[in-house]
Amino acid sequence: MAEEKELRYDPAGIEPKWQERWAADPALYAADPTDSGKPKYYVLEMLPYPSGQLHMGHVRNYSIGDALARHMWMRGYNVLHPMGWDAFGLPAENAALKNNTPPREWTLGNIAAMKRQMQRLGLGYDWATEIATCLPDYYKWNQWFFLRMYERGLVYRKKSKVNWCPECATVLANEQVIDGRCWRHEDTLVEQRDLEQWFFRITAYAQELLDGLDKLEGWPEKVRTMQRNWIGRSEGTEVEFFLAEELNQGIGNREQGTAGRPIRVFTTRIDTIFGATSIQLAPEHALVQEMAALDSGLAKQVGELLDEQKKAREAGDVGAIEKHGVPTGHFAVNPYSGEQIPIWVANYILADYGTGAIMSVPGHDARDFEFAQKYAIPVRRVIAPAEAAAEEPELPYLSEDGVLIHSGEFDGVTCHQAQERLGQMAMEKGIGEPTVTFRLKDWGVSRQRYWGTPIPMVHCATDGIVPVPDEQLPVILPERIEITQQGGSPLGRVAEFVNVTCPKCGQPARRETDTMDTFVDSSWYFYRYTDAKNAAAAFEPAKAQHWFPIDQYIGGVEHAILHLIYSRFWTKVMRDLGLIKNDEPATRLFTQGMVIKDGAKMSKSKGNVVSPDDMIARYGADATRMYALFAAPPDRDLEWQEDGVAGVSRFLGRVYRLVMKHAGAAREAAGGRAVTAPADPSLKLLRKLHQTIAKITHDFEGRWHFNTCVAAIMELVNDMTAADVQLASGEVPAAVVRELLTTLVLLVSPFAPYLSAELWEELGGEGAVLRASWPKSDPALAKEDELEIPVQVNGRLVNVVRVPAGSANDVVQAAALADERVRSRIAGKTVAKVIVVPGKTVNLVVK
RNA sequence: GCCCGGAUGGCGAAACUGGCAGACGCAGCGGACUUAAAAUCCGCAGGCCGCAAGGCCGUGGGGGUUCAAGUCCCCCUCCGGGCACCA
Repeated sequence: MAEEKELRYDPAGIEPKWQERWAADPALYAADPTDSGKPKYYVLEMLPYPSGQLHMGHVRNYSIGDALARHMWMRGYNVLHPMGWDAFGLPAENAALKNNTPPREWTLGNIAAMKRQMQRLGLGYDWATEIATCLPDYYKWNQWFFLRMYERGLVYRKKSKVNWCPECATVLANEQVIDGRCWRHEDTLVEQRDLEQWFFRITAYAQELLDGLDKLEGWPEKVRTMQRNWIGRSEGTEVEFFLAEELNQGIGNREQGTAGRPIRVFTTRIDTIFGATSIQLAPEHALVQEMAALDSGLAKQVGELLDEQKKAREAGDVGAIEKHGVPTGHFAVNPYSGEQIPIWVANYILADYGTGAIMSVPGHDARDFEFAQKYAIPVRRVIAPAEAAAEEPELPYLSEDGVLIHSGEFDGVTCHQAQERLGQMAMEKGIGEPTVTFRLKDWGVSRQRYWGTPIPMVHCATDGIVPVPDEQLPVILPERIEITQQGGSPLGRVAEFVNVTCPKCGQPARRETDTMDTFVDSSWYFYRYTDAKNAAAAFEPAKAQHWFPIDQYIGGVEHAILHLIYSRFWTKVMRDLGLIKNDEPATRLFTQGMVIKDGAKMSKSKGNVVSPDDMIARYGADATRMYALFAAPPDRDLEWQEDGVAGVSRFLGRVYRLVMKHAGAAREAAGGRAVTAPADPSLKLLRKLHQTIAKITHDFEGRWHFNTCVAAIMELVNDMTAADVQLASGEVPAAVVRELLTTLVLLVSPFAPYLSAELWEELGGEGAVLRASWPKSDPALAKEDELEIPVQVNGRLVNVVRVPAGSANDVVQAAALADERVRSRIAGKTVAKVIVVPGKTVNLVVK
């Protein structure tokens, strides 16, 4: 007899073999047609930027998504699980400068490399729907959408102060500026420049973007809160003060002769208007500019205030700016009281929020209070607590649950009533109205860079701005181009690109040379997956309608604002264009935690990067993926420990050997299982098996604690290994062995697809394991017939008693009282009370 | 300053609605197999005291509710993230 061959788990042998087979069978991971009759499930991981190398964050992200996709396939869903490339962006231009490689070549090379890595990981993507945003068949539709939005007034051009990153040599959106620094260059301060730029009117959807958050119950509360803060809705009143004519030295009555000119302020506390003791204007306010033009001393001081604001913004510390202001020498009239108050210019007033002007109420606003203290501006109390207190509350008194005092005819009115009445009055007098202000600004999308979607517009001397007609799309990004970092958009130096004829008049004209922010690309890419090869449209509405909304979207929380707010906006625009019916792109969003090493986020500068290729080479893709799911719950940060990967690899080896050893018996098993005696080891194993099925199934339905799923499978395997002799001897019938092994393989398959494919075949399973049905837990089998009940005395554990499952309380109580150790513990004392929690515990309260 | 998370063995973590704290794994220790090692298998393992039986302590700190608290309530500390003169 031949010696038993030693079984070694060899992922390097197993994995490439299956990788080849899967590559040869593109239908395996492809979605069925929309009329397949199966329920649809769209699971999506955020598409990567093709840097050239997957990092562990990607591995984690995709391992989560792939496990879910595989599970849903096995549950019988028609699963769409696509992947693509967010392929425009500055790194390609930097690489071009550095290596003298054209951005396109560099990008496509990176895509090929990363795709190989993904395939090596065994990720089940439908590569037939792959997209790369840098290719004309994709970005053509960016241009098409741009034109549709232009027609609807959702795209406009304006000159304004914009964020400029000197390192990127381009403009940034507000969302791309973090603490005054560039989102890609943490060390680079963003400058403010005046530039003519294209904007998307995202503010037109501000209210809807806000309201929609309430309905996104499948999104993390954290993300919803961040978006709410970003949108920053604020209800208040705009109201006009007036320049006091007799004191305004010519400014006030220049236009209107008698009445002073209005100064419009925005306030959320119109009820405190009788407490306003100054007006504060932003240094950039038009009236300030006008005043400064007449007063060189003031002009100089205003210039200083502007500098301070700029410095604070650049330091990323606008909130900590030391308040500083200058009186203008002019006065304003309070429209309600007729009182004259001084007009100041202050560095803490923002020009681009509200009206750039406030009424300063130091008695009831912390900032105004601080300012008034510094400059000895009067502080007046105009709100009192509703309930008269022994002492007056300290100022500034910020509560809105009070009543007005020293406010003329409004004395005694509550704050909330006063807000309504004063707002109403402003409207009647034509000096203002209740308004809503948002923090959200329009999305500046112009980039003075090369590697992006050309903006489909032409500048004509005669006709002004003229959209490129649809039939001329795509406006192709020229390929041969010299990349430099200065001197405006590189496209401006490509004559054959720039010089066009005006689509309207046919005269020579100049093509727009800015490109679109790459966040445009990722705002709608997931719709393209539903119809990726469509040459006539971005997608066929019927297809998008079938798949949308995305059932589960998975990605990093760093996109909570940028990508996730832009794509919500885009979805609403597409809905209003009649292309889709859904209001939101994704029903459920999951944000996974970061992968860290030695307590810090992996980064080249910290030298703590772990390469996925390295892990795969050493332990295999299955072990790498499974470790990424096992080491921590998916929503928490994960500390990468290589020893842990080795442990998972060892575990997979145990699974391999266990199944291989008993596969022969399992294959030959005929008929169903018959389990009788309670002492039967089969029964114990089947119980554990069905408990494990129930646990894992439940987790896939929403809890997603894949770390404990893997632990549960480990427990099951431990039990099966411990019963190795019974499995081998026939004491456990072959039919049971077969059920145990095949089910084990099915349970493992979402986490370790290569190994399970191999073992599934070994067990003689039909077709791909992915096409097998997810196992069902049999509650009768899973049920314990005996329970261990801890017995406490005065809340302290004394012993554990075994009782049949479902025992009546008095039976459990009797068992507890009969226990030797319990009896010795309560000897000589009186049992005052017995608490029996069915199936859980017994607590004896003794005195 | 405001809003979210989080803090449990040497380490990653578990404990779904209050009911045996530390499952599962890593590292460690002991054993089997081996000439030896690797691999594998079996066992031990929160801390302190004890030969043991057993006892005491223990989920960042302090108070509270409860028969019973990692879990609920109040106060505080530290760590991570987000927002921040937004009037």
